[in-house]
Amino acid sequence: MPLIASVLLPLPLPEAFDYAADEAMDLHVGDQVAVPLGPRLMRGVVTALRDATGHNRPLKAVESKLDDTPLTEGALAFLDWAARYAVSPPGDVLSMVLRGLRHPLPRPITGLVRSGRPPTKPTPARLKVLEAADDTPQRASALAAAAGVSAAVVKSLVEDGALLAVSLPAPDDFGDPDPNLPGPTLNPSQAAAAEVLVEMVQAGGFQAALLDGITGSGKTEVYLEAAAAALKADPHAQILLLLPEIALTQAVIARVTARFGAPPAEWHSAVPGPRRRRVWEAVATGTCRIVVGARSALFLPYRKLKLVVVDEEHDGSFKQEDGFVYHARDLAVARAKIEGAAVILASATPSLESLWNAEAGRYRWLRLSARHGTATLPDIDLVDLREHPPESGRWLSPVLKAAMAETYAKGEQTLLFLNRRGYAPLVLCRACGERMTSPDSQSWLVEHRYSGRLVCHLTGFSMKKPDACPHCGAKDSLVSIGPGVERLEEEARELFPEARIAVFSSDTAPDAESARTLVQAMEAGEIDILVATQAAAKGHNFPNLTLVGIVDADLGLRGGDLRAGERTYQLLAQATGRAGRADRPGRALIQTYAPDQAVMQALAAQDRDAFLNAESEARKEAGLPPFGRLAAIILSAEDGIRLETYARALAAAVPNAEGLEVYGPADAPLALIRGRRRKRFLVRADRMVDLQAFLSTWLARAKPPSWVRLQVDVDPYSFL
DNA sequence: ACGGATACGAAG
DNA sequence: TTCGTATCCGTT
Repeated sequence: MPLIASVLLPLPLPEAFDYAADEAMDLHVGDQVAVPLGPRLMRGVVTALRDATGHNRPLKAVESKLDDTPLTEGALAFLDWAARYAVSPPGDVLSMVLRGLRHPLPRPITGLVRSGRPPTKPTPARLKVLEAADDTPQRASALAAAAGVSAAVVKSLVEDGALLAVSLPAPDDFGDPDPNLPGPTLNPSQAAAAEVLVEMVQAGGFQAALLDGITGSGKTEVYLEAAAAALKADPHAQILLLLPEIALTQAVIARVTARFGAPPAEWHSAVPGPRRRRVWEAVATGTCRIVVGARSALFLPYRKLKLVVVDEEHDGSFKQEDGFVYHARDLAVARAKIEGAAVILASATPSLESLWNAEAGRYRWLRLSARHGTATLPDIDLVDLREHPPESGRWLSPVLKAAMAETYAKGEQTLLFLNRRGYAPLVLCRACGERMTSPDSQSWLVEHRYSGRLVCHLTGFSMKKPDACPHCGAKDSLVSIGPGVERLEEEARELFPEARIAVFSSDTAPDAESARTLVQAMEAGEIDILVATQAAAKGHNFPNLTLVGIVDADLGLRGGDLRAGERTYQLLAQATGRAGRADRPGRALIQTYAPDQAVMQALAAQDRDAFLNAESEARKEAGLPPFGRLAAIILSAEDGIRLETYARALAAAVPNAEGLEVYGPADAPLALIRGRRRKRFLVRADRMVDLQAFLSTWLARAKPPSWVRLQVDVDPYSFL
């Protein structure tokens, strides 16, 4: 019987394409197939099959069924949901799902065995090799080492025919985790939370929980108990642990390995291609049971996903901003729902969205109170910079300087936190007032003294710092305005010339290796004062750190971003939480010009809930997330005039709708990026409104011409 | 008139 | 994404 197969292709096409298929091919929904597209063959996935009788549109035929593992119904349903959610073509999502298959398989490992044939020239070195070889294949390098000869001898024996190359089976490195290994002893607070989570996982099916515990309360141990329960409950169950950034994966992998006696699979952009291919297949077949990864791990073809953990769920890095725009935390919840899995969102400073869900009872709300060990919370004080101003051109107030001196005298460590890389955020000409800006985005160039360059932090553009003003030509007239960590280091050195001072930012620690070196130096007490950006705010435990100084607490509040307050709270709570983790009491000083702000008061009182309640009220009042929804439409084109014309046309095409407002078009805050002009619309909708449907109808009424790039960002996080 | 570079839209 | 074709431009 002739069939029609709908085949989704990993391209931004509006829908799946139809192909003729023969029943003998035995196709099923989810199968991977090769189909002709234009002049070439392409991989696709069957999304539907129907009877072709009575249908006579000429169709090309499915070329062949591929033997790669088919996608499950859950994976397909998720794909569909994600596309609809992001108002993007489903093929874009499919291309993320299939990404892992685009890599070559790892090269087969060859081993060497004795062939039985004697060597033509039996030199002593060759005989030693043959003695070391036997019937179990060994790697050439191992053989050479065992015989104490060079690799060349081994190679010559292979050419000679005395040794035979055989391919070794790929090592089975997706070892089965053992959930019955004894877990760690949990404190009462952890045990109570673990009990709820275990019960939740055992119940099976979709359920969500917010694991809300302050820094150092031991969240990892708790969610690993839930993972153990999932593994125990079903011998095929798979678990995904999502982390906001690659740098955090190593630590979690070590914890998982220790807990279950087998390493989990690692998944992120830095994992080599062939390895990713192996992981993809092992996940698809179910051989691999635990994945630790960054946001793209969400698109792996799990066979039987039973638990998803989103660690540091508040972290903005979960939002993917380019290409297919999505928030991994929100998609994780959706995927869990579709797959019938449990989901745990863990954080010391949960997002307002998640807290709102927890408060409404949609998520189980588990609070871990006790800090691990004997550590106590730091004392936090606000320093009103209006009352205690630093000297001009300096950024440390007398109060903070005194505290630093005291700490240094006691032989304890200080962390100065300033979330700004480089030496100075602005360079201007004293003679003509010209500001050094980036040619492609018009934003300020940040001076970096270590490298002697001016750098655009948004686009990466950089140039050597000129000797004369490029505008008026005045010599030596460029002055550096404002502080960055490099300049703060300079100030600290002036104050404490004897102290050992280091800077921790993505410039001084660009990779995991150098970050570890810095962390170790800090742990070993080889640093007295660490000047750091947010690169150091996460996850490290410095036992001798007793003073944290927040140099410019107001920094994140400027710019009027929706989540500015929330983010500032999260970041500063995390930074101040670094102080006094061991048996020494810690202290944090927060320098601010606005000590009356709700964020600052809440930080000082260490009263998170008070802050969140205030923030929540304000958002509710304005109908902003989580009480309403937002979407951004970003248009960009090279020609500003033509862009303006299209933006007007799009504005004129806004459909009438209840409970929904469209703002714009306005120049996007970064109006110029890489030579392209940008405009944006912002849509605010009540929760009841079908935002995606509105966007689809709207955009269909004013199709963008080819020279305009249009990007839809549902639930935007960045407002640049 | 021609060739090369480039922009655009079609692919089932 | 990749490819073929239409179109533009500078050269011959």
